Amino acid sequence: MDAPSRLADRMQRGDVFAPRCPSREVLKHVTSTWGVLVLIALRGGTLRFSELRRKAAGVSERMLAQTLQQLEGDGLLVRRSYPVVPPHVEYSLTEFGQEAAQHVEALADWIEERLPELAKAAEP
Amino acid sequence: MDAPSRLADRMQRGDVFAPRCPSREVLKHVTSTWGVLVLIALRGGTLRFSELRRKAAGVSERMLAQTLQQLEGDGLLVRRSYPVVPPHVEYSLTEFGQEAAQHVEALADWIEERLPELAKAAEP
DNA sequence: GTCCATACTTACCTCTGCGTACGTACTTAC
DNA sequence: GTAAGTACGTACGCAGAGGTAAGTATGGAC
Repeated sequence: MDAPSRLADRMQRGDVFAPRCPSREVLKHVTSTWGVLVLIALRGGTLRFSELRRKAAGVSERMLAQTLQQLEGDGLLVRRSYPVVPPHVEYSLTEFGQEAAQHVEALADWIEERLPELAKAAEP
Repeated sequence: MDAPSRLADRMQRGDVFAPRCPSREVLKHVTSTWGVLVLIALRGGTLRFSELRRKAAGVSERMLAQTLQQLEGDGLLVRRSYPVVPPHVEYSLTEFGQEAAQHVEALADWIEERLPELAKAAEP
């Protein structure tokens, strides 16, 4: 539970409790406001940029592009661009992305379901 | 074409895709950098402030206090303070907190396990 | 010709996440 | 007397999150 004593151990498995562990970076991307929504939205299948933008209501183009690049950099989604006249780009989850999205959606679902009870318990 | 009675149904469950939904607030707290670590740390049982601080390496006192207050406000953990000479405060998860922490830990665990594969797939 | 849609990028500006440093009130240890 | 541990609160400041507006290239609708 404490700081890993061996360098080799750290390379084998991540440790979110360790400040320098790259797993914190991935976790940051996956649990970011827009990262969560993008992952869940893409669980339904491939989507285009503008479709994602409409689905994750409230996201700006800037943040959506940045979020997509981060998740692509983490190997969680793939970008397919077709060189056609009106730009056409498709985003879909990799196998890793599917697994991550599953966990993220489970959490989001739980919050959505429990929200009324939480709100009631939190402010009496 | 208005159905005010149906609106109440919408209030029953959260929707993270809706910008104004309070579930986004809870999600923000739960998935924040320190929120994640606190929830996971407290799955092992009750902990004191300084114990949490040591466990979640890298957190500042300021951020830990703020994170704890947010999670308490969401009804995910309870704070018990004993009026003794050196301050003694205990934090533990509520039932809701246990459930939330379970999902969060599942996600963190997944990232920790897949990290080497992700890193390999992400930088060719 | 003008407007719109697509998938971005860049410049600019605001807001807040977060660390640092210090203060508090008290006790124990040196 | 000084330091340290406990559980915070507060003031300061930087860096990054994140919104808005504009630009790019191109074809179709009007």
